[in-house]
Amino acid sequence: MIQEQVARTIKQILGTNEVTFNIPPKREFGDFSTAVCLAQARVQKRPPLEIARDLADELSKRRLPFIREVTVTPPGYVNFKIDHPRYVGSVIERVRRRGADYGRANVGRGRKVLVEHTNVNPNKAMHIGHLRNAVIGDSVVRILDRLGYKVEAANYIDDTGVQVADVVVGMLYLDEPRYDGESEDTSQIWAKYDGSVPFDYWCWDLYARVSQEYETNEELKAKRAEVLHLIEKQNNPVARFAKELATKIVKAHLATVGRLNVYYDLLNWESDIYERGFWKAAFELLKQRGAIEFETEGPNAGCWVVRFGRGLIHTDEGIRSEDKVLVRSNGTVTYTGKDIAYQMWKFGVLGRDFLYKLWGIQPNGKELWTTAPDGIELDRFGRANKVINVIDVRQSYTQQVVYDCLRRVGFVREARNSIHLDYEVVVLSKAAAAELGAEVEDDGSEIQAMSGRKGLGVKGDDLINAMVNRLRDNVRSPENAEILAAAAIRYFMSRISTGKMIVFDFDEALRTTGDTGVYCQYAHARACSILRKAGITGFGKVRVPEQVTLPEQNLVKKIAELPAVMRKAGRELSPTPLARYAFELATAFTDYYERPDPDAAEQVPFIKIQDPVLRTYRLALVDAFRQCMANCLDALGIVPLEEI
RNA sequence: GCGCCUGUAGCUCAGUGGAUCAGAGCAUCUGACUUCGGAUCAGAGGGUCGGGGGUUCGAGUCCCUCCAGGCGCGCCA
Repeated sequence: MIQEQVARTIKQILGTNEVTFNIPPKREFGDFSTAVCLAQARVQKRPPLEIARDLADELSKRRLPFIREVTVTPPGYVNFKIDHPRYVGSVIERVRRRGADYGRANVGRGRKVLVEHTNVNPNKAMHIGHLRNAVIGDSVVRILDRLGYKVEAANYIDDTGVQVADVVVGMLYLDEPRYDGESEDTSQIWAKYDGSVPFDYWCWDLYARVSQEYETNEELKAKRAEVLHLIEKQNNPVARFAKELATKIVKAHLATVGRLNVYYDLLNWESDIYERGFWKAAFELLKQRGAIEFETEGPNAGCWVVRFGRGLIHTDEGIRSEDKVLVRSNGTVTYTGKDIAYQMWKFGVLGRDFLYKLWGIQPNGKELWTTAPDGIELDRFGRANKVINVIDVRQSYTQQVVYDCLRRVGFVREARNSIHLDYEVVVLSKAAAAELGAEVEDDGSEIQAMSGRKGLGVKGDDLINAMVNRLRDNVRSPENAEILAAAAIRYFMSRISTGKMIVFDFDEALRTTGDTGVYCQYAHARACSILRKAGITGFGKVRVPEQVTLPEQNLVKKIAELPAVMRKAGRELSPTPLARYAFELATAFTDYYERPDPDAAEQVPFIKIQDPVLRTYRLALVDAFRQCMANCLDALGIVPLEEI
């Protein structure tokens, strides 16, 4: 913030809009510097050194807060020396004053953002790829909330797709006793689940078995189409069975991500999108605005399509049209078509709405609502200014089609405010896949995609359980093990930027030393412990000594960065900068803890310092760190532990 | 065929066109302390930032090109 103030002033003086800072090679030059005059030389057509001298003079006259001295070094750098005692005092004071709000800002000005994430098919247990989605999505929700946006977290439930149908087929028809095709009583079917493993785990195996069986069993495959049709038709025993199954799985999913401190405001069911006639409304709009055409010839004859690209193209699999089919020749709507309608709803421009029901109260104390056929009308959901869809990168093309269709219908602003937050997938190494018992093809590739159909993947709960097991013996309570495991996994998923594929490795994921969530929690708990042992309940006036040591300077500088890092995370829609920052902050604190005064003959523990002024000051700095770290972890969806 | 993403130390990854911007962790090796919490800390070795060209006073960062790997371009969802 000290640099931001300087940047503002320089922008004013020079009339530039870009001022960046860096650290000088020698400490004598100053605490930070800028090369803005080198760039200015080109614009002003004057020697950079001359510009720098004028700028330094002007800056000295204006007496910037917390700047002790402004100097110039060739070929035109302007260096700043910080008035450390006053600066440290002000940072400590600011963090204490704002408390849990330190790091918050109001750049969003209350604008509403709908963030949709997780979106896992409700037919089997979540795997670690789904965990990555949930962690990124939930972190973005938290970051935008802290930046002053009104955020709505939605989780879309595709309860009418083939994936659910497949597991329904499995339960109804794979093993004896088989469903008679019409009975309302499905208790015998439900009795097939013996409770030996969690239901979502059981479905994981069942789904793999069904998929396998389809390859040879034509009769069963015929059941798939039949079941899918019944689910789409609604109001029949099979559809009700499917909904019950999906609901059970959704509960399992919510429990899994709940372990990682992930929560939502609304569950949006695909069945309700059909039920409420979303597509009909969107179809009318698309036709009215001429965004969609009925094809009478070519490969897409009989379909309603959106024109894309330049007609027929060559792909590896032959010639096909680049146009996107929204309504098939048999009259059914494609996934993309339905998605266009749904995207319009998110902005409140569809002219239709869901009905809503309270699902329950989540462990974080917040209400979770769901769409429901028998719900009530409410005007609080959707109607967003901006929509962020957290979906893996493989759906980039389809997402762009959806947004472009909004634009073609005339919702230009909505299309522009539609953001596909794409992230790379989590895959397994061939070795890891083999370890999980998969038949690994030797196709020259080092990686193996996870596959629900093959039952190949690492389940989310298995990863969390493995982490809990690793930590259990070194924590005070099972609850702490759970929180620490969540911290480790969220940090692991957050520190890698969204554009990078994660080739999953158990050893790397379960690491507890070095650059990990455990280290960050440890630093926080240590600070809490120090304050506890010092018997500090509150601080009065803190007097900062004339000589601020290097570790103190570094720690204070880091603490002061949180608001800027938060804004960066918001700009990039990524938890990565915050994860990085949490580790650097922890490192700066540990440095300070180990050697608060490197020049002193002996490092005296804070709580044993005799001089009450120095003791209070050092502990106040510990407290500022504690608050800053807690806020940072909280934004990452990690519950800060006061003891481990 | 077209489009998007990735390539930085043995491994996993950070890195706003600006000087210490060649960084962190893991792994390896050498050390520290009967602790304000050792899940820690100090130190060492380890680099053609995929290759080449360009723009610039200055490029890991921007542009072009090539190479390697991944993904996408369904009347699947």
